Amino acid sequence: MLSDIARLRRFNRAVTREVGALDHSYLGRGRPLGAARVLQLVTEVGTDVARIRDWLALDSGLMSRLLRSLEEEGLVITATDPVDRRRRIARLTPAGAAENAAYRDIGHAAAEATLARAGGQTAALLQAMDLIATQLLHDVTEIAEADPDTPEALGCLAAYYGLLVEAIPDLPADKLPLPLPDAAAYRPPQGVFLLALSDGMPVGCVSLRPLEGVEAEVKRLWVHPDARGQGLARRLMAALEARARAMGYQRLKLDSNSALTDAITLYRRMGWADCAPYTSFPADVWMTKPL
Amino acid sequence: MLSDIARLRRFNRAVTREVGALDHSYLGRGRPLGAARVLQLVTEVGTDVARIRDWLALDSGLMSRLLRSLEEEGLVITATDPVDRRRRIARLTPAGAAENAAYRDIGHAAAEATLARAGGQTAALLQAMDLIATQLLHDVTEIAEADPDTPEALGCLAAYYGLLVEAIPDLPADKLPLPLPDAAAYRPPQGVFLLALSDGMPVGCVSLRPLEGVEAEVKRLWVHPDARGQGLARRLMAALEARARAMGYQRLKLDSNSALTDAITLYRRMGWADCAPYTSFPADVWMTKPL
DNA sequence: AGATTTATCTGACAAATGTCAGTCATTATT
DNA sequence: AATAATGACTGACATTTGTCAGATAAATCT
Repeated sequence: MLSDIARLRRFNRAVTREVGALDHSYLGRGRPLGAARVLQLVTEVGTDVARIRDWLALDSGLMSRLLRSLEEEGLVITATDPVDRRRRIARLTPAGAAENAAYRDIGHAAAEATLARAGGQTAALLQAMDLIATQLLHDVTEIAEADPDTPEALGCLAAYYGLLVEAIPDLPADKLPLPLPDAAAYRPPQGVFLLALSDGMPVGCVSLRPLEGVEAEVKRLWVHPDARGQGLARRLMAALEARARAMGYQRLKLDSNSALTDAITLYRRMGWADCAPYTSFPADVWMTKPL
Repeated sequence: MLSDIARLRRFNRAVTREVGALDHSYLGRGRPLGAARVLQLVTEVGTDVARIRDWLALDSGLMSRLLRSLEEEGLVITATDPVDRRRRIARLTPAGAAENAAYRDIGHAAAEATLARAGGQTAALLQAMDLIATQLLHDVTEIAEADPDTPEALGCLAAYYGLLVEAIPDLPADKLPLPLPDAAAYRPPQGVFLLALSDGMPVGCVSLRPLEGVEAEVKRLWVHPDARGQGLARRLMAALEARARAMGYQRLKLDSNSALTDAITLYRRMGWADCAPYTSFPADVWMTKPL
């Protein structure tokens, strides 16, 4: 009944109100909002100052002053980045970690209140929130290496298997092992497992394992349905190819199933060509690409 | 893979960033954000100052100053409310309307950019946004009278019919007339059509038409799926009963179908009792309530 | 009728935020 | 090796925002 834009703007009004209320609740700890926001982005292992400034879109002068005030409070320690000594890294002190936990509690309480309000619709609400967050954050989605046995990686693989089962009839269950029996093959130095992380949530994966000599195989490319249409599969493939090249491989191979049309179209577009079969059912498409 | 709370907080971070960017874009018109926000809530027909203050959760002093600065710019005119002369009403001048349109354009452009980013997922994104907005705004959902021939009312009826068709097999199409052939019966003074509005979006309806003498009939109670579980149906029914009472009716009746279990449970809880059949298929439940 | 409450306005501050130009050390480029 | 670019810091401001304590007028309650 409303236009698309009217619907989106109604959403904006609703979340502006919500975010405003949350911001206000952060003020109860005797610290201005700017400082509170910065503090919440500092971690115990240390966070790049430029990264924080970037995320919050702060002026470098203001950022500097906020950090100093946090330092004076004894909540953070800054040190120069050993890699690039122009940069600084902020790290939480124990007191800072405690303060940070207090903010986390405030946020958690607010989040719980929102979920409680949703009543029976919690699952639908969270699903909607995931979709929106994934869309809005797509420009900061990162690709990172991960171990194939981490919960994040396993979660991606489980979702990937779910898609396969849907797309390919009669898929035997032994083709879907979890965790991977050959996990070691996907770890450096011969292999790698890449995750796409959208503010910490895994929204895609792809992996590489060695074949013989200078050949390696691409396996298990998956992109979360919420993240489709953002070119994420291409980014994952490009990142994987770059790693493969750096590892010294000279040729990549992959097998797939003709039901997975989107994936195969992508491979073609990225310079993959059909090649001789080298695996069996459910594979019915085999491709290769020189590096 | 993430906990419910982690998912909600990720959503919060995503929209905080988005809202921040939008806010910042409003700054380009040489006016602080507070003033811009207030201006956008002033309408040409006039808006209650208290309402604006309430929505933005502003201090009364600050609100006063922002309004005065907008007045000095010649964008708004304030006048005392003739109904309650303590209150003030702010109204846009032509210049204010133009300025407001400029803000609307900025917002529209931002909205269009977001939608464009969603690519093929626009429909899913908007649906998710509607659900979230309806949940977050549920405490400000209003019940208002409307004409049964307005697009909003027709939209609700169409959605209601959709539910009926789903719930009741073999429902003949002539039971679902749109617009209502007897629309006049749902207009004051004998009848009424109530809409539930969540920041302008219709999320529920119910209507009343006269029967004989001091009896009236409740028809077409509908609540948007996104708004379920918030007690909205009860609010609509209570509001309708109050109107009926004010109109002088002494007894209400309604017919329903046993497939609509939630509705029937609600009627029972609100003091309705079964009564003799007075209509035919698809009705198979008849109830009445004295006022 | 008098007391109380409500909505708005005003003045006076304190604090937070936004913005600039300029310094310095370090890294990248030519 | 010289030059340019980068990231952080500092000082100096102007604005904006948040907060209080009255003041005023109108409405509501007793």
